[in-house]
Amino acid sequence: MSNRRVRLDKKEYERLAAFRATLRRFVRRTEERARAVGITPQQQQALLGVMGSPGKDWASVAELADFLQVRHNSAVELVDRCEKAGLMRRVQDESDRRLVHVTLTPKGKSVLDQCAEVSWAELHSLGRTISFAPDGEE
Amino acid sequence: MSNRRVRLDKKEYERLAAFRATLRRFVRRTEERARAVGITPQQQQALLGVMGSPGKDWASVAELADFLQVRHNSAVELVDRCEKAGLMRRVQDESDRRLVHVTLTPKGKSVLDQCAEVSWAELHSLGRTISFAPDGEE
DNA sequence: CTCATGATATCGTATTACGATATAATGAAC
DNA sequence: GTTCATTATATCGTAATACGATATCATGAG
Repeated sequence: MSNRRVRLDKKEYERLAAFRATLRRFVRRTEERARAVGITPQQQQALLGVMGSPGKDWASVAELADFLQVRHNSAVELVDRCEKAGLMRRVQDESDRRLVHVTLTPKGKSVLDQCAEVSWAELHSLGRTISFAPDGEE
Repeated sequence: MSNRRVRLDKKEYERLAAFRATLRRFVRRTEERARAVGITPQQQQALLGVMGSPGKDWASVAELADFLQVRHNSAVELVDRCEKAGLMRRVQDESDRRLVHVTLTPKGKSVLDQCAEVSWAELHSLGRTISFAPDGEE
């Protein structure tokens, strides 16, 4: 479990590339599903960010930004577009009026459900297809 | 192993969101590393696509497009930018002059090495942190 | 009350992936 | 060996979007 940095050899690069390709193809499939139901991939992930907020049915703009790994203002703009598309609603927090509760509209929830409608087989195989174990790992 | 589609419940959404967040954070870390060595994330992945080409030290534009999951023309443009940055070179295939061998310059290889210089610990933990196993999976 | 901090919002800009289209080489068919 | 569909790469204008800089407004500490 040393922390020393290593230089990858050709074969390790090939494994790393294969790993990243698998990752990218998985993401691509979900993006295509999003477009198939009429929303952008970013909107789909924003919906997931709200629905996936632990123990709540809403998320703040800052939470969404963290989830999406984008700047606050980018999250604001994405929520704007989602609202305009009828997928989300903004509700002011009552105790802290700086805070915004971003929630899903029925349409937003419905669209997310359609996006997330994945076969059990695909969910099951995810853990196996998306993995990276260097040679010789115990 | 049925193929029927399912509707995710709240808790499953939370797990899916956590999974995607982990994925995104991992990608983000590598992107930051790319920027730290002076190239764009796309250029870094293009370099990896060439170096990771199985059994070869080059890749065609079409192979890169497939690896990156972008259109052919987008790959062309990315190779343009990589060439302009001195990271790659184009070499015509001798037997099929339509084909282009995209190869790394010494600088390109050096920069890729710097990007890929990851600790063994991080490589080891990848398989564990990036995984998604639904509840009750055997 | 003042002021630093935090949360969200606005706006102009730059990057980039894309569709449509073009150029050029290959190979098959006749 | 000429024609033509196919394949590989390239060009160009456009649209989407993430960003930095900046602004607005609420909160809480002192």
